[in-house]
Amino acid sequence: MTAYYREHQKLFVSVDCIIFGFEENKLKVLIGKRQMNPGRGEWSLYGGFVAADESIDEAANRVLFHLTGLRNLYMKQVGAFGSVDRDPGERVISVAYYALINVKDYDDKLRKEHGVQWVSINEIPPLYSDHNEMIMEALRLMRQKIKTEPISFRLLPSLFTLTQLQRLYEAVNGEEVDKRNFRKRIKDMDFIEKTELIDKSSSKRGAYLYRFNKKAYNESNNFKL
Amino acid sequence: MTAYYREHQKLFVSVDCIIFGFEENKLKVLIGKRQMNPGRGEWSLYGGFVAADESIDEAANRVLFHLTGLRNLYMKQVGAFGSVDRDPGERVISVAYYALINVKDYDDKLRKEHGVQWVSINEIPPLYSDHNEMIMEALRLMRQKIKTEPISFRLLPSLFTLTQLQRLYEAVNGEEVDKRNFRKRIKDMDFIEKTELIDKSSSKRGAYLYRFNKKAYNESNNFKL
DNA sequence: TCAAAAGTGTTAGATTTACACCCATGA
DNA sequence: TCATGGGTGTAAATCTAACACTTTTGA
Repeated sequence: MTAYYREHQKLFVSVDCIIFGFEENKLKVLIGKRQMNPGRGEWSLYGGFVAADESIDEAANRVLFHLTGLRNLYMKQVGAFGSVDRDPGERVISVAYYALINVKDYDDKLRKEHGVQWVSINEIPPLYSDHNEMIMEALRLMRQKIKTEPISFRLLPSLFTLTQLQRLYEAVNGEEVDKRNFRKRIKDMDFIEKTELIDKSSSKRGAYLYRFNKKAYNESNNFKL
Repeated sequence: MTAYYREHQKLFVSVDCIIFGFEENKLKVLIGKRQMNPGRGEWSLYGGFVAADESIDEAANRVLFHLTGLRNLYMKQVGAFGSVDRDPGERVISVAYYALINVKDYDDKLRKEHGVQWVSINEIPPLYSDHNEMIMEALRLMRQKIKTEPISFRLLPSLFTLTQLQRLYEAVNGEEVDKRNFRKRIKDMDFIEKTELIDKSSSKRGAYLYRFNKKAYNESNNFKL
């Protein structure tokens, strides 16, 4: 270590994950009761410390995998949270990440083992430390992103109906949209492909199932919602 | 320290500042040659370590003040950069911030003492570590922000001409805009006030000077450019 | 047969873009 | 007097938002 570093102090660095899911036409996040001190029993995001031999992105992926058993989730950094007293135990800088998962990909048994649950973003209780702020900021960023990038499909099964997709947008943005205008915009995006399959789970008549064609997207690339 | 923390490692945490200024109709950033190892002599952003008794925002403000002698600069976090080997000397997590200053507020003597200079964002040389990435991300965020919040005035003197303001937008976004359309939009924003003062420094005829009325903005609040 | 969700076009209004000439002044 | 930057309005095109009825089918 050169003299340059020697005089400075090291700090704990952690990651906290805001995991978004779409269920019952609501946008939800995974939270659980803290099982350790400080803050045992308080509602909290799921997180972990960053080790010296891993990048913060790797740490976030490791924590996400540990919690969900899923890899290659869509994940974006929210930012670093660094008030001096944000953690009541020690000085800890935390880097928040948000991730998107299709709720059905998440093994419910594993979820319960970790003691986390899906809570609607409109019903988030007061959380440990600055975790409420983290969620609000993650939501702001995700809302922004979902307008210009095709990330919504990460929250849905690979086959979905247009009503499901619309409900997802409504849940994310917290406001209803006009069905005809919505479907018009979808039609303009050739990479949202209609299949011949029909889903009858939510209506008698049944609705066509659509799929996101990533290859077609990469070529035509004009997402806008 | 509870058992919970004991098993984890601490890391160095630093801040790096992307300081934007507007000069010669160009958007510029402050960079300098590193005066310490590792990386002595390489072009670099200005930064510093985060101490245990200050928040990362405070650290960024301290570093900004040290470099510029200015307080209450507009400042936003860009994000945390945390590859394992991003710093060739030690494991260092760095949190990048961008700040906006009016170049004329910055004492040129002080600038030279710190050995930093204004470089156009189109002419940034290869920088130390991941600093080029930091600038690109800061620029992306700043471009986004300037569309919906009145931060452009932080880059200009308190009195400015509409041509100056237009050139600033053009420099930030890297594309020219139509003069009449630009001025039409400005007229819609009542908080950009025309004064009776005239600036003759860039034309014989002279141009009216305008000012941003923060109070009027806070009341009417409908910025859009 | 009827309740419930799926599916489908048109129009008015708002917003955005393109575009060209006169003005005032100092050199 | 002329070169330079300052200042101004209109019209076409595009985009956005509002709006209502028919279809299908299982219960």
